[in-house]
This record gives sequence, structure tokens and C-alpha cells, in this order.
Amino acid sequence: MKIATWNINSLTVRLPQVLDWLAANPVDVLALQELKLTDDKFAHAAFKNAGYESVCFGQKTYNGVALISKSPAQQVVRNIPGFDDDLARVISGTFPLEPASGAAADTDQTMRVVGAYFPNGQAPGSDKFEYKLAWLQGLRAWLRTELVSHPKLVLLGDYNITFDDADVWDPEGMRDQIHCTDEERYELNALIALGLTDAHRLFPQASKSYSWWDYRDFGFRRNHGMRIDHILVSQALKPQVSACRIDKTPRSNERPSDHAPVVLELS
DNA sequence: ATGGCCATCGCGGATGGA
Repeated sequence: MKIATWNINSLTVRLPQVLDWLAANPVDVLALQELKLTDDKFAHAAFKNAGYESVCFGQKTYNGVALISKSPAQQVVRNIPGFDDDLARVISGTFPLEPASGAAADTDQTMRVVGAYFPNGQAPGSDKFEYKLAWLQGLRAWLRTELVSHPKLVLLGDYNITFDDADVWDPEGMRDQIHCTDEERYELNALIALGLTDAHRLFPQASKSYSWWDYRDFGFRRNHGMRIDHILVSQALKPQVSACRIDKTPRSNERPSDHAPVVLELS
């Protein structure tokens, strides 16, 4: 089975591209970020016609997240329980999981999928940066308990954080800049310390693999990008992970999102 | 180079993104 994430930077603009991509790349769950529309404008019918269920958590103009899936999402939760937030950044659901071969009959056959649009943070030291760090701490506190109730968990989305210099086209130029500060990377590694693994680095990957490229200055053509969209898997799910890849294809579309989809495969 | 692009709101140009 396959689980994917894609920051589509406006569903209004990108809906045809999302439907085209799903037709060419069927997945069990697709987490979307930056819908930039209210729930009443979400295209449930278009996804239904394509064979997908959908749940969304939108708001006007900014943010907004959704889960598109073959099986309907169960136990849907919006945003981070225990962390007050006016912005629509997180949507979680439980989905059936094909059992690993040889798994005992009593093995948990569901997985928890947490789709998230992490705050950008704008600039180190800004109010938005402080909000980003507080949000990350709120996410971590909630995930610690969520992992107890749902051992098989995937946290995926636009993290707006790079792990290290390998995720950045210009590490010197981006040193201590937003997405690359020690504070952000500390929080990202604190998520890892909960027992999560970066699926991308479980497998050989091309060097300079990025998930986002600036619209300006021919960023994509010159591969001036960063890897900021991640799929983290829990320890209980990790043995089933068989591949993780970034699909750069739609970044060459007309009017592309600045982000590429990232796809996880489970055996 | 103090920027370059894109989306939103809304009809000019500010704001946010990354």
C-alpha cells in the first residue's frame, strides 16, 4: 500500500493536477496541505468521482489540510488536542492496514495517519518563529500519547524544517536561516526521539533530493531546493516500509505547486 | 542587490510563503 503527502499551495488552483496525479499514482492515503480554502469549497465530489473519500480541515486564505483515501478515515481529529491553535494545520485519521506477512492474527491492523502543515516561522526571532517552536512542542506532547494508543503511526506533511545540510541546496547561504536553525532541528530530532524514523533515509536516494524549489530564479531547473516535506514512521510500522520516493514529475507542470509529492510504500 | 515568483484578496498593492 501507498501513503503520500503533497503541499499543493491552493486546492482551487491545483485540483486538476491533484486528480491527474492520483489517476497516474493511485494511493491509499494522500495528505494535502495548504488548501487555502474554507470547508464549504472543498471538492469532495470530484474526489468521490475519482474513487476517493475525503475529509478536510480548511480556513479562508491560508493553511488548510485534508486526507484523501480509498477507505474512509475513522476517528478523525482536527488540529492538536491540548494545543490551542486558530490555524488549520493538522488532520488525523485511522485507516485499515494490510497486515505484514507472518503477522499474528491479533496484530493491530490499523494505522494512524497524521497529516500536518507545520508553521513556516518566517524568520528566527520573530513572533511567528516563537509560535513555530511552541507548535512543535505541542505536537510532540500530543504525539507521545498518540503513539501509545496507535503504535502504528505515520506523521507526514510539510514540516518546514530540514534535518541537516544534505537537505539544503545552499547550506552556507541558509546557515541559521528559517528551516535550518538549530532550534527547529532540535524539535525535529525530538520528534525522532519519540520513536519515529525518517523514511526517506531508510533507502538509497539520489544526492541533492529536495521536495521544494523556489518559484524564483529557475529554482527547479537549477535544483535550488530544500527537503522540507517528510514522512516519519513509528517503530511498529517501520518493518513494513519498503520504499520512499519524491515524485518530481508534477513540479514540471504548468502552474505547479512549489512542493513535490512524497510517497511511502508499505509491504 | 534592498530582488527575482506565486496565491490571496480584490482591483492596488500588501501579506505570507519558504
